[in-house]
Amino acid sequence: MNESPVSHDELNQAGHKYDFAAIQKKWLPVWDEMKPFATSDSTDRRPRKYVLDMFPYPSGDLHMGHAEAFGFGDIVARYWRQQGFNVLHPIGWDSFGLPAENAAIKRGVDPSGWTYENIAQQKNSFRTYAPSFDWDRELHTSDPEYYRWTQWLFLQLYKKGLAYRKDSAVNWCPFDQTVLANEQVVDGRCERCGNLVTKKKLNQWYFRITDYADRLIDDLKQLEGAWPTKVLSMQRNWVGRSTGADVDFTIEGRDGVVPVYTTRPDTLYGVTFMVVAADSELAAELVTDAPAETQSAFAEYLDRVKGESDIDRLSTDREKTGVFLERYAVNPINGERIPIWASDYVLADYGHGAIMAVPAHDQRDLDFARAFDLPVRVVVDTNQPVTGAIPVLIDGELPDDLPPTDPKVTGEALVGPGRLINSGPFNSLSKNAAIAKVTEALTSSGFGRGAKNYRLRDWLISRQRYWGTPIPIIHCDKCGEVPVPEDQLPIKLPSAEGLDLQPKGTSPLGAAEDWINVSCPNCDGPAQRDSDTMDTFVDSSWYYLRYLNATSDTVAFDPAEAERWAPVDQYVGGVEHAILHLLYSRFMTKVLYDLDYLTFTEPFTSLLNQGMVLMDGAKMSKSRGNLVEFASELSLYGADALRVTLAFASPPEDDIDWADVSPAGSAKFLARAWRVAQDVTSAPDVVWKKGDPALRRVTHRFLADAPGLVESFKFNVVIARLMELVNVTRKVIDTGAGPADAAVREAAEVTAVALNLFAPYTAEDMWEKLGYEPTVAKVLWRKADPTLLVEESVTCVVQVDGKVRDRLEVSPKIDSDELEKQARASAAVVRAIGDREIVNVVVRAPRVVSIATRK
RNA sequence: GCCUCUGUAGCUCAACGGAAGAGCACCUCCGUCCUAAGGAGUUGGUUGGGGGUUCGAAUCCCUCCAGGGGCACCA
Repeated sequence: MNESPVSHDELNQAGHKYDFAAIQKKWLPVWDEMKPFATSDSTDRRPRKYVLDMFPYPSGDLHMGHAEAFGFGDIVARYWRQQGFNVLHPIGWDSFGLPAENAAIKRGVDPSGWTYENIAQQKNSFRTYAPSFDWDRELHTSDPEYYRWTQWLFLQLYKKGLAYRKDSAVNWCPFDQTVLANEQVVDGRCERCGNLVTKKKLNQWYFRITDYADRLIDDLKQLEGAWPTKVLSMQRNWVGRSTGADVDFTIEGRDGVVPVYTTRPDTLYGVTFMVVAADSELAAELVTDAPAETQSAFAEYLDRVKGESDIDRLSTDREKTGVFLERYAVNPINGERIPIWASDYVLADYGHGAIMAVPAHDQRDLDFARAFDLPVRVVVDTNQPVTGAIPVLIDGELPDDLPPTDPKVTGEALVGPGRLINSGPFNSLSKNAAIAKVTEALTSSGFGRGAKNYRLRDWLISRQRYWGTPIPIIHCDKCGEVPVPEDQLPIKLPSAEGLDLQPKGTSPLGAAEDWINVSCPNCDGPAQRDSDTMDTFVDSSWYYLRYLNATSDTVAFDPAEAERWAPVDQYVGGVEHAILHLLYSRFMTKVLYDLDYLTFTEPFTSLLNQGMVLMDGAKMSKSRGNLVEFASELSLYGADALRVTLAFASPPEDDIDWADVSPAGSAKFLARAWRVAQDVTSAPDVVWKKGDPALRRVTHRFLADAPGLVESFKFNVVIARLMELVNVTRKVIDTGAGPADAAVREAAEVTAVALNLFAPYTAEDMWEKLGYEPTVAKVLWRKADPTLLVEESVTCVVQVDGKVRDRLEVSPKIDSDELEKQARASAAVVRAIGDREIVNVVVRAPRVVSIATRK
C-alpha cells in the first residue's frame, strides 16, 4: 500500500499541532525521573499482578515482532495498574546462545562483548518505545550472578536423581557441531540453522523430564480456558501418552521374555508375527545364531537404516522394508509360534523396541504383512465399510451376504470398534471390554500387565559450545562424577581469549587448561571440570522466578516472594515457544514444587500468544527484501502510532500484515484525540452531571465495556470504541454543546486514561493539557455510572410469522403483558395478522414480540 | 490421513438465539494560492454453499466447500 507518511513537520506546521517527536522528547526524561513502574515493596497492600513478556534474545535492534509482543504485554500491565493492582512487569535478556558465538567466530571477537553491546543497543530502542518495565530487576542469563543459580538448580536436580548422564544416539547438527534436544529438531532439521540433523552416539547429560510426563499432561487441566487450546493440544501431543499393556513373549532358544507394548491387547489372537527395531540390541542379539546368509542380509539392512536421515524416515507412504531373522516367538495367550522380523518401522527407543504385529487391525502391520506375504487374521468383527474395496452392486443394491472384508485383499486394516471373533474365550466381547479382560487375564497369568507409554523423551541438555552455563560437575579418576559444592558456585566461564571457538564436536572449554584442570572436591586428587555447557532453555526455564530477587547473592529466589507474586498472572509471547520453553518451564516449576521451594505447580496462569508481523503475506526478512525496519517506522510515526497500529490491526493472536495497516491513520487518530484535550476549556473541577447527557452515555458505555474487552485481549475493539468516543466528542465540541461542556472534559479525560494503555506519550500530554500532574499511568480507571448505562427508551420489534411488522418505542422496564398489549394494538401488526388465528405469542421484553399464526 | 480452529462490508473485526453494526479505507462535498492538515456526508451485505431445529439462526445441529494451525510409522 502506498501512502505518504505524515511527517511531524507537517503535523507541526501551525505550532500548536500534535508533534509526536516533541512529546516523546518532553516526557521521557520526566518518566526517567519518576520511575513510575518500579515495583513497590512488600508493604504495599494492594492486590498483585505479575505480567511477563517472554524475554528477548539480544539481537541488536528491536524489530516489529518485539514491538507487537511487548506492546501487548504493556497494555495488560498498564491496565492492571489502572485497576488498582500492584504490578510486577520486569524485563531481562536471554543472553546466552549460539548467535553470539557464531558472530564471535566470524569476527574474531569475544561473545560476551558482542552480547552486551547488543543489549545496550536494544535497550536503547526499548527506551523510546517506553514499555512500562521495572528496569531495576533487569537480568541477563549470561551474568555469573544469574548462571550461578542455573548451576545451583542443576545441582538440585542432580541430587534428586533428575540429572544424569547416558550414552545414546543423539541428534547432531553437523553445521552447529552440537547436539540438539528432540524439541529442537523440526522436520528432521536443526531449528536454528536448518541443516539436516544426523545421529551420533555420545555420552550426554539429561534431565529426567519423563518422570513428570503424567503431570505435564494432567496439570494442563488447570490451564483450560486460560491458555490457547492450540498450545494445550500441542503440549498434550508432545508428551504423547498412550495406554495399553505390556505382553511378555518368549523366544525359542532364548531364556527370559521379550515384553512388547500394545494399545490393543484385545487383538492378541490376531498376532501373526513379531517385529523388532532393526537398530535395537535385541535384533543384534537374535541374529547372532541365524544362518550366515541371514546375518549378512541383516547387516546390510542395518547399514541402510543407519544411513537414513530423519527426513527419509518421516516421509509418508514409504514401502515397508525388513529382514526375517529366522527366529520364532511364542504368543503367551495361545502358544502360537510366530516369525520374528527386523524393520525400521519399529523404533528402538519407544516402548520396548519390539512389537506384536496384528496386521488385520493395524495399518502399518498390514502394510508390512502385504509386503512380505505374511498371514493376516481378523479377530475383531468391525462391520465397518472398507474404502479400499469396491462392493459389487446387485440390481443397484448391496447384497445382504456381503463376504467379510479381508484386509489382506483390500489393504485397509480394520481399526474401528467391534466384537471379538477367533479369540477363544474372549469371543463376542466388545473391543473395549476385551481390552480390559485380556489385560486382566495377562496380569493374573503373569504374562503381562497394563502399561502406559509416552512419546516424550528425556531432555538432553549438554551442548558442546562455549557461550552457555558451565555444567557444575567435576570428573575425578578416583571418585568419578563429583558435583561442585554449592559454596563454590558460580563456575565462571573462562575468558574466550585464546580459545578456539570453532565448532569441532568437542567443547571449546576442554582446551582451557587452567580452567578445566582442578582438584577433586572429594579427594583433592587431579580432576577435570565437565567441559559442556547447558542448553539455553535451562536458563529460561526458571527466569520468571529470578525477577523476584534479581539481585540476591544468597538465594536463586526467595520462596516468600514467590508466594507473593508467582505464578505469573499473564504471560505473553510467540507461539513458536508453544512446546519447548513452556514445557521446560512447566517441568522446572514442578521440580521446584517437589523440592518445597514453590507452592504452585504451573508457572503461567494465563498465556497470550501474539501473531506474527508479516509484510506482503510473508515473514519479514532481509533476504526476501520485505523487511520493515522498526527504527525507521519509529522515526516516521513515533512510538504511540506504532503501538496503536499494532494493537488495532487485528486481535492479538492473529497475524498482522504490515501492508494492510496504516500507521499514518493511527497518527491521525492520536492527533485527533490530542486536539480534543487541547480544545477543552472547562476547569478540572466542573460538575460532570451538568454535561451533555448523550455524550456522557457514550463515555460511560465505554468505561463499562473497555475493561472486559481488555481482559479478553480484544485490544483492537477497545481502540475502535475509543475512536468512536473521540469522534462523538469532536462533534459535540464543533456542533453541539461546545468545548466548555462538562461532558467534553469528562470524555477527554477518559480518553487520556484509556490511551495510556496504547499511546502513553499522547495520553500523558493530554493529561497535562487537561490540567493535571504526571503521570496519567497512575490514574485509576473511573467506574461507569450505572444510571447512564440504561437507555431511556428502547425499540421493540414486533414480528408476525418471523417478519418484522412494526417497531415500538418503549421503556426498557416495560413488563411483558403491557408490551404484548401494545404490540397487538399496532395497526401494522393487526393488518399483518389479518383474519388468521394466533397460535403462539412469544414476548421477550423489552426487545421483541413474536406472533405466530396458523397458515 | 487424523485432530482442531476460523469463514460477517474492500480491509480488520463486533453483535446473552431477538432490528446485521463499528473503525479504517473508498467516494462526494466544504476548506485551502496549490498540496496537505482539518471538517461534513453518502455508498457498501445471499453473514462461504446447502439442509435441519426454532415463533425467530451470523449464532445451535448435520453436510459440503475454502483457509489457518497441530499431529502423523510412537505400536
